[in-house]
Amino acid sequence: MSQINVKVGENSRIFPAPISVAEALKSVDRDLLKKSLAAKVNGEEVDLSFELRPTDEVLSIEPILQETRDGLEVIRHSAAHLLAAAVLDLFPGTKLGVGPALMDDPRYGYYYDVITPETLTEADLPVIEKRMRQIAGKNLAYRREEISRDNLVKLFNERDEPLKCELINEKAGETATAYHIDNTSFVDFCLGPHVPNTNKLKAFKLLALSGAYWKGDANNQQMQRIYGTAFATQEELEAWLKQREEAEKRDHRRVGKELDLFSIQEDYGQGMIFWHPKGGAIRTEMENYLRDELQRRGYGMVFTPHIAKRQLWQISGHEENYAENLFEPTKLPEWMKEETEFRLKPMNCPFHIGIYKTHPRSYRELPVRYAELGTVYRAELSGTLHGLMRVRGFTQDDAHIFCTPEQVETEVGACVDFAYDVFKTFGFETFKVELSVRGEAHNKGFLGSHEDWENAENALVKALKAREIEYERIEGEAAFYGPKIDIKVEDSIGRLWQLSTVQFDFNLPERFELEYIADDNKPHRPIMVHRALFGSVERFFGVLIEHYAGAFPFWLAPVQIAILPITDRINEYAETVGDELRQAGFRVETNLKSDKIGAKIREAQIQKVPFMIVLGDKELEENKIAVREKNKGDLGAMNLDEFIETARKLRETRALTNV
RNA sequence: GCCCGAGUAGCUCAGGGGUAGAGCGCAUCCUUGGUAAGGAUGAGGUCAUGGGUUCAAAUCCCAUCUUGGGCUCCA
Repeated sequence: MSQINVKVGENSRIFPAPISVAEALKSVDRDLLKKSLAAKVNGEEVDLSFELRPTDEVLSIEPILQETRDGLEVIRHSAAHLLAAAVLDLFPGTKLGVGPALMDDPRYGYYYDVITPETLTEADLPVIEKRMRQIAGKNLAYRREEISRDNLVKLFNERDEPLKCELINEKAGETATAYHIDNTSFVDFCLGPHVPNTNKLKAFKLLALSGAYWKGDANNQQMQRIYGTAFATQEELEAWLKQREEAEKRDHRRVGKELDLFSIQEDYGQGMIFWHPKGGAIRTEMENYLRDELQRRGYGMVFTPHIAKRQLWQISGHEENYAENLFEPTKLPEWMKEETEFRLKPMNCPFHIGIYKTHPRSYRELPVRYAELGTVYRAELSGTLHGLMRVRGFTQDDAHIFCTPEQVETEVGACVDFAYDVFKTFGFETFKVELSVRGEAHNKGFLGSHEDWENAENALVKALKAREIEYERIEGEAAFYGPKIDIKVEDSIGRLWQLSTVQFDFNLPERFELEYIADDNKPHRPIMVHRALFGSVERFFGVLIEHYAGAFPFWLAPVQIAILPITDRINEYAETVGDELRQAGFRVETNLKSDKIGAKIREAQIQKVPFMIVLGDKELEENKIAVREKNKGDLGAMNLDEFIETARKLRETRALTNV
């Protein structure tokens, strides 16, 4: 029994006990050990220093290589420890919170939450980072220690680390594990695994400083969070930083300003969007497209007010369940002596229900589909506001479908098809679908009968399966009033945006006592489905700006054609050509400045105008136009009619490129 | 809301206890130039707002407003 039977890949070896994972790997393949950061023994993650115990079974060892996702996680987690060690070193008396690796956040790779004696500022980040490099350069070992819970609590008590003690008491079993970085004063309560030595951390960077509540709860004390990232190699880090720069360049706030699309004005109110003519042109196209599609798909367009009696929001349950996002009630002026209170609408649903209820419904008229570009107002915390992405007033491309249980599956399917069609039109190709359901353990607090939930979930699943759409099922993530499908899209630089949602609602039909008369001549409760495709028109606009980096396809471009006369002898001809194009329904700008043609072209390029029409004496003489496409350059001279034909086709097909 | 930044010309930003700066944009004039920047001249700012320190504040301090990054993907 003092032997250990080990399997690494296809290689089996027998070693005399004791032996560490590292030694076992090394004897199989020396290079393999070099590339390994940790390992999995029979599936369990361990450090390379882990001592294998004699046992009858064969221990299968799978190294965690640095180029894998697991490897990256180890690197980042270890970098977080290194960060904490540096902070402790620089700022004695610092209290530590938690410091995990972040694997799914494109912005950051890890963080550590700390409370330092003096609050940190961004100027401290380079200092901390420098100290991290110094420590890493000393080739210090990450050392794991198994220790009883009580002793570990004692240890952290002595170090005056109350938050750590709290965590240990919450999470640890009888025995806990602690990690040290040798020759530093840093110890952490941590499961590991970690890199064997700081020399494995070659590419890391600190990125940002922010506030964070202990355990994410605003009732708890606020700590300072230091964000960083780390990669296996310097090249990867640099590539990532470059990609980050790219993303910054296409930030919708920056592009929105450069192209004069929209503004947010501090003097008028935070979180409210002003659409300038150029943004307005894009929005008009988006809406026209949507309205066409809604009409084709059997929706009725409705328009409803922005405020309603407060009582309505009591019936709907918004005051009860959505209170934190509601604006306070408002009233008529004092002198009118009318006490009725009103509220700005946070959602459109009650209004659509109002229309549904204006007369008795027969099963023969179902499904009823109401669509509205409904502007809603929500009280978002000022700190969460962000450009077009998070605002206080926005327009939903909202719709509500009232139908019978038999119709649900078809209706849900049609919504999903609709969403996919819309996204493809705007040039999105990759989607991620999430099905949020009640979940086994969460029967409490959810409205509606068990049967309703089953049926609803089945309808959602069937609709997805019929379309062979892969989806992720998320237990317990449903809204309290019903299950839902969320659709996320991936933009041109690989970021995911949650846009569409299709949600069942068991709550409102109940609260508003919705009915239809079925073929049994009895009243039944209709099923209600909420559905939004863009989600918010403002937000979708923001996503589009970033997706296209401001270079909108022809049908959406705020200025589709720039007319650039070479000399002012041609101005009149330029105006004529411009007018004809406007008559043909295109958005045209004529540049009559006394700039040279190169400068005019440059300006149009910067404004990302799809087509330029260059006009000189030659064109005037021959009654032609010289066309230049934004990406392809000079296309040569052609007749205006010819060009209009091409442009019409691009517009009508909503082509994504100007081929 | 809370933590840390930031707020100077239309935009991007430099400066910094003692006449307010640049580039781009804009205007005027010269130039009429053939596919990514022609030249000259000029206009534009209570340095976010309010208070304080000081002989003196855009600069330092405090408050307010606005804005940016964030606010448990678990030890």
